[in-house]
Amino acid sequence: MKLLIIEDEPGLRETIEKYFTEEGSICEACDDLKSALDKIALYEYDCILLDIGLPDGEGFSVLDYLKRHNKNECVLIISARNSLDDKIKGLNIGADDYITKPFHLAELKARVLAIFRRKTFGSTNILTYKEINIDLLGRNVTVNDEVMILTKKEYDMLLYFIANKGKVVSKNAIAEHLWGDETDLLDSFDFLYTHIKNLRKKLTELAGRDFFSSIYGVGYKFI
Amino acid sequence: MKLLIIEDEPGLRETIEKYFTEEGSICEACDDLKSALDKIALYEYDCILLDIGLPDGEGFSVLDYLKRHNKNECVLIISARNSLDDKIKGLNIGADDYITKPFHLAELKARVLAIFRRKTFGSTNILTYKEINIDLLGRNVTVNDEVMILTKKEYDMLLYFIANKGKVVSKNAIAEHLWGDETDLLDSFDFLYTHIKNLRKKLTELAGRDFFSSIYGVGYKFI
DNA sequence: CGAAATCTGAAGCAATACTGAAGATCGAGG
DNA sequence: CCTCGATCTTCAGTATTGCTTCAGATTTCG
Repeated sequence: MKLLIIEDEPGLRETIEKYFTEEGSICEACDDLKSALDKIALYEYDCILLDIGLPDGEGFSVLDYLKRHNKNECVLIISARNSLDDKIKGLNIGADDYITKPFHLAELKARVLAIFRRKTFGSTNILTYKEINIDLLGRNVTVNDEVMILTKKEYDMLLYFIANKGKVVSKNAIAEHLWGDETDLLDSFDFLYTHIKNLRKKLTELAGRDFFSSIYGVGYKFI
Repeated sequence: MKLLIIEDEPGLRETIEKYFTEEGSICEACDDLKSALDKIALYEYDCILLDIGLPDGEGFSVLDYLKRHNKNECVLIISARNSLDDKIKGLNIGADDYITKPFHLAELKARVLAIFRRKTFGSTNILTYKEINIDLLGRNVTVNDEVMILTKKEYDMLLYFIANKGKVVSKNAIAEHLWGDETDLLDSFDFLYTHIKNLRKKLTELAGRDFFSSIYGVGYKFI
């Protein structure tokens, strides 16, 4: 899961970042509106954690921007204000959920997972694709009812492929989703090849068929 | 077990808190409605002990809040009034049990345990999982009919794992459940490793197999 | 056929998990 | 109030696992 944290208070920002990184997500963070909009224009995120009160403007403009550009990223608003107005405004403009400071990290995580799930896979916690079954809450994956043990990268990769099933996904898109924005200057996809190979092997062993079709010069299609 | 005690009478509040803390539970307490609602919004509890008569409002609003937010925490109402009306109202709104002042701490404990059990494991006092047998009232644990002596932390941990059997639970989730809310900024899971190790060893010695499967980078699964 | 892209297995390195023992803390009993 | 034992936590050393890199094999496409 790839997150963007927009929060100007350094302590809170780092706490959130550290927590989600430990939980296995890719985090990027920024502390003002301008750099937030820059990032959103360039990259895709699974969920954006948005503080409303920012030094250079109202966080609502992020929602505006997403709407105008037809991006449908999940947005969770973080706000110090407990005002009903802000809440209604945020949800009307397109935020998916709302949490008020101070909050508990576990609750934040639960909310992020919930809205991401809702937007990506529908309202269920059980995700099924052909012979693959994923319990998103329990993080359990079975193929033909046999348990498949996956590493963090493999699990994230599988979710990404299932979310984009049938579509051709470029290697750049995969790399950016799984490793964040430090992959810009990359000159080799060796690490990606290795992870694909490992996931492919585990899936093939249990399903008896290859879920991946490689598109030469572009990327992969999950079928 | 993690409890929230909402009681404005300081003497009673501290007595209850002290008693349950000594019994090995994690307790948090507050003395008015406002701070109670704050806490409930932020944290998760196994059981909430709720006094109805509070300085800044009726305790029933706590039940309302839980209902509106789809939280299914156990609630035990403590009340000085012996009125049937209050009792009916409380249970209708979603409380799990009711106790009238004055009461014996042992009875309070029994009721708390009972409703927690009912909600978590069903109606029985004997909890069985594979070769493990737990008498929740007597706090006795046997494995293959042999008694297993556990410390408080180990016992709580075992219950938590059995409540989440088969699911992957993250280290953060375990830490939060067993140590409360000061674990956010934690930079090491050493203490968790140690407790897992000890519980694992005791279980393995009696059962002859390992109940824990470690998920590298994530947490554990109890099987 | 040849060049570029992809795949594969093995190796080094970094991160994470496990272990035993020592130090700190807590609670029961004198 | 003090002592002692049990429990909890910390720590340092070791083991394990996963991530990345790399070199060579294989495939694809012009």
